[in-house]
Amino acid sequence: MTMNSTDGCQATTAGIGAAEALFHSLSDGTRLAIVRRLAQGEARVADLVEQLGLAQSTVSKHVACLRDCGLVDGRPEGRQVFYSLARPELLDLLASAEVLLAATGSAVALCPNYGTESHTTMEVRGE
Amino acid sequence: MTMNSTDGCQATTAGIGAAEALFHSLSDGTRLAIVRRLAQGEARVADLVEQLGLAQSTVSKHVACLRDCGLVDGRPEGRQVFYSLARPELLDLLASAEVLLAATGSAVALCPNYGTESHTTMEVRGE
DNA sequence: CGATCATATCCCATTTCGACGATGATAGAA
DNA sequence: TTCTATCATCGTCGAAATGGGATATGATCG
Repeated sequence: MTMNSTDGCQATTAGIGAAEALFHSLSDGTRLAIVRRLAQGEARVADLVEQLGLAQSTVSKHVACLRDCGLVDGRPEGRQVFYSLARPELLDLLASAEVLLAATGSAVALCPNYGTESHTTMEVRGE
Repeated sequence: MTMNSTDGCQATTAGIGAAEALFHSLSDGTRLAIVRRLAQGEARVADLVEQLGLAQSTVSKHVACLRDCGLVDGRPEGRQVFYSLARPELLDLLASAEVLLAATGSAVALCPNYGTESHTTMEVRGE
């Protein structure tokens, strides 16, 4: 499934390449919101669509990204799919990020050159 | 300094926004390589230029990004600046990433939709 | 002082990202 | 079977990221 060939799924030596891909997966507000939502329990695409207020195709693609990256897991049931975090270690990673953010006093806002974002809020109800 | 106005330095509630920015900072192979190099000790821009094989402007800009994000620290000495990691917690974050990558068996390669990279290697000597 | 080294910044070309609507595929309901 | 709900995929568009050359800024040397 997936792996259309048009994409360069070149799993590097698990060195920088993989870490880069991992961080990249979490560098998007939408995907991060999805991960945080899934940290609270299973959710379907429809649920995420409602909670994130984005188009279904958008959410589906982000979820697919996370799934292909092995970060989330899909449990098909009928015509719907329940997604959840695939690895609890992901929560540890997020926790480490929080610690770092706390240490920097959340100075890690936005880089002038790279890292300019424009996501407004992307609130996950119940956080 | 910097802050050209073209960038939206809107530090959110330290919630998703900050984490998003943090992960974004590390989602680039070049910046990640810089961070890993600095994890081994101080380095000047010229050193990074030589080791990464990129243009000086490119490296300088990435370093500036990391510095503005509070991830690295610059120690000016004469006409050169010695950079180093500003927060040891960053190493913990990287370690957590490694753990997660090990857990996923480095399945976290590249997303078909988002996260398509083309960085070749970006090796940091001595890893 | 002018020349030079080490960085930082400006500007531009290319690539990539992320959002959406439309469409396709599949499983259940009428 | 036909309709409907749920999710995946396709194609496209505008915005952003990124790399590099040229240039500005600062400090040091002669």
